[in-house]
Amino acid sequence: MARPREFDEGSVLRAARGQFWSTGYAGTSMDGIAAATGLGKGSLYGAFGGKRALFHRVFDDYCTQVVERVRHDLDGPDDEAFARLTAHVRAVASATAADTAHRGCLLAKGTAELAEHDPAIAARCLRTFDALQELLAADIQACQRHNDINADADPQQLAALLLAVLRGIEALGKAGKNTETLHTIADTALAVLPRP
Amino acid sequence: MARPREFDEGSVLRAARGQFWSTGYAGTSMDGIAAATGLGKGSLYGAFGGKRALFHRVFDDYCTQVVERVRHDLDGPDDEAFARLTAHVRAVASATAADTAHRGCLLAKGTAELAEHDPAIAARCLRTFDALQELLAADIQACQRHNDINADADPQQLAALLLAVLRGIEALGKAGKNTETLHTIADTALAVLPRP
DNA sequence: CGAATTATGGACGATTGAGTCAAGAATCGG
DNA sequence: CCGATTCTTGACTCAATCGTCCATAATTCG
Repeated sequence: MARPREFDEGSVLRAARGQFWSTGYAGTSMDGIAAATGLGKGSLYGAFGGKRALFHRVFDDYCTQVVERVRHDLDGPDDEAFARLTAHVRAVASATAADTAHRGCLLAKGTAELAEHDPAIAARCLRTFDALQELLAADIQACQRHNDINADADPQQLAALLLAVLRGIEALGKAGKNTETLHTIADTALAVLPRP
Repeated sequence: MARPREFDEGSVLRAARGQFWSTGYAGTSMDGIAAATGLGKGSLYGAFGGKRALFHRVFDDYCTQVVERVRHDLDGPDDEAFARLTAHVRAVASATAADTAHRGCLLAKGTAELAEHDPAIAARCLRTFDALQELLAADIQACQRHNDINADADPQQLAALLLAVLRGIEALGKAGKNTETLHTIADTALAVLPRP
């Protein structure tokens, strides 16, 4: 009944994400996104509503993907829960160290730039961090069931600590801390977990 | 021999810091800073060179102050080293929790926004984190001399871990994590340190 | 095929922002 | 008091930005 879209929404969102990710919200222009995607501005505004709405969409998708990725990393049977935790923490350190451009994490950048002034962004990142902490806590509980972590420890407390360490690794990586330090932090964090 | 300045450089730098801190580098305008300080743009440019140079100055001063503050927090005799470490970690959590506006830390915001594209900023924040880690390591060594922390542990590794936890607390606080969680992270991090 | 509906592309307007400049003001040595 | 020197003010330039609008194109239903 109407003219169909010529562009792929996913590609446009990816391009927009790339720009926001690299230059931040205020540092990115809609003209730039239009140029990068080849779309006219009319299409961009018609499809996404505006700069703020487009960023919200990009940010929301990114948060969803991060949580799903971690859920996948940490999902599995109890007897491998500790191995999964170890692998995940090390993977974050590796990924951060591999980001030689020091682009960092969009979640961290978006939070830093906008959480103070945009309640929707603030709520979204808080929800994301809560979800991540919950995933870590669930894995830690699995570790405790399999007697890989001291059963007396509070899984929520350990999960919060690990989440902080992971976000700290991200922050230090963005600042340019070397690969070795990042891996050391990951391994030290795992080493100080209370074992039975 | 020449007309003296009418403005106080410190006040202008404080005002500029407030704006950059709240709205980021790209989100802050020189006109805004001029309006906030009452200076004409000519004076601003004459005294500080330009937006980039002004930010560098503000950022550099901020980093210096952060390091000096931590140095003061952690300086003292060996027999109180562990108490100082405890107090410092808890103070960071308290300060982060008290920042109800979730403005966060300028060091973190500046790094997130600019480290990727500005080598001078990248170098400055790396140097700052290295200095902080060094201060933590020195205190941890003092703890070890006084037998408050296991002498077998590597102080550099523990310092890097603590630095990551502190930066993580800052990141989570900016996202709006509640006061209790932030304090829990601080206390848990202190609790997992290897005691003799 | 024609009509209704939605997409496209790019020109346009209004605003804002970085940085410059020139004319005037304040200070002090001579 | 004068001249050299530096500071101040604010108007000005020029480019960039957000968002809108409109003529045109594509598609489907009756």
